[in-house]
Amino acid sequence: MGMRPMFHPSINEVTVEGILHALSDPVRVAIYADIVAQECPHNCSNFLRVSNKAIPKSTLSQHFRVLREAGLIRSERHGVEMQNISRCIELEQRFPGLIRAIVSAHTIQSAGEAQTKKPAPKRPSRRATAQ
Amino acid sequence: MGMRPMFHPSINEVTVEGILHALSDPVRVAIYADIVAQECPHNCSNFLRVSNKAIPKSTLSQHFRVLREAGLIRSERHGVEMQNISRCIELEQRFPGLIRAIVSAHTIQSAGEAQTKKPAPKRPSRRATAQ
DNA sequence: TCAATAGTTCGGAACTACCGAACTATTGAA
DNA sequence: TTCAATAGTTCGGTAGTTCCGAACTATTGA
Repeated sequence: MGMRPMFHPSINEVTVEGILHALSDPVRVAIYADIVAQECPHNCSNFLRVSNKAIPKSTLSQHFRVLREAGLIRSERHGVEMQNISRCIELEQRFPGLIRAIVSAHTIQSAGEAQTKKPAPKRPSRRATAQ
Repeated sequence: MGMRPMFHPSINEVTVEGILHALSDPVRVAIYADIVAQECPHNCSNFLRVSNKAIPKSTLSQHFRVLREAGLIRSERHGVEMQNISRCIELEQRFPGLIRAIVSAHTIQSAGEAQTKKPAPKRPSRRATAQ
């Protein structure tokens, strides 16, 4: 059983439902936000290193596949590792404002969570940074 | 067993994941788009009449519950029927632009589907197609 | 009190997601 | 060329979720 070729939907096959489902998982939306922010080359190993979460690599591989098949990212093998890039320019054409709004909402929520998780600071800074 | 009281999350308990999950179902996003558009009083029976889809009422009841518990709608009993209203003003405060972008994307997609008149580009199940 | 209407809950079948183990694929060194 | 290391994929079983018919609760108006 060899590896099946990767499936990338064409932009007009992409559905809102598919996008929302893909980003309705906390791990996937975190991966995707990282990819959109383009802070580093994006692949499974890198995500594990950056996020310091302990997610099994089989699960992570599935998460990347869901993002890919929803039309959110494009994956290419480069040597032994994968390079995942966002398809946000195409997506912006098809569904204007959607990706931006979701990523922005995720940032807002992460900022709020970071504040409540940490032991209450004497002086809560009003410019809370994500993560 | 009696009916349990309805749960409505407070606005700051609402999560992006919850919203995206709730709206990642084609029936639920259609219901919600109708509620936001405020074309008529919104409840299970009305949705069935308007959408002329044949969805079991138990399923429909669950869909309304998912929307409610994600913080998207507020449900109130009025006599024998339910009145469901959108919580989009609160949501706009918490996640600016999110609801608008999703509903707009849904509208764009529906328009495209109506033109091509294809049933629904449902994502094929991985298990079924692969191997 | 009762029939009609509107929606909820229950339970089991169908579906989906998660994760360890075994696998494929590529590279660079011996 | 062979082999070990690295990166990611696929398989299979189980845990969790969703769907829907049947039975239920709740409200109204006759």
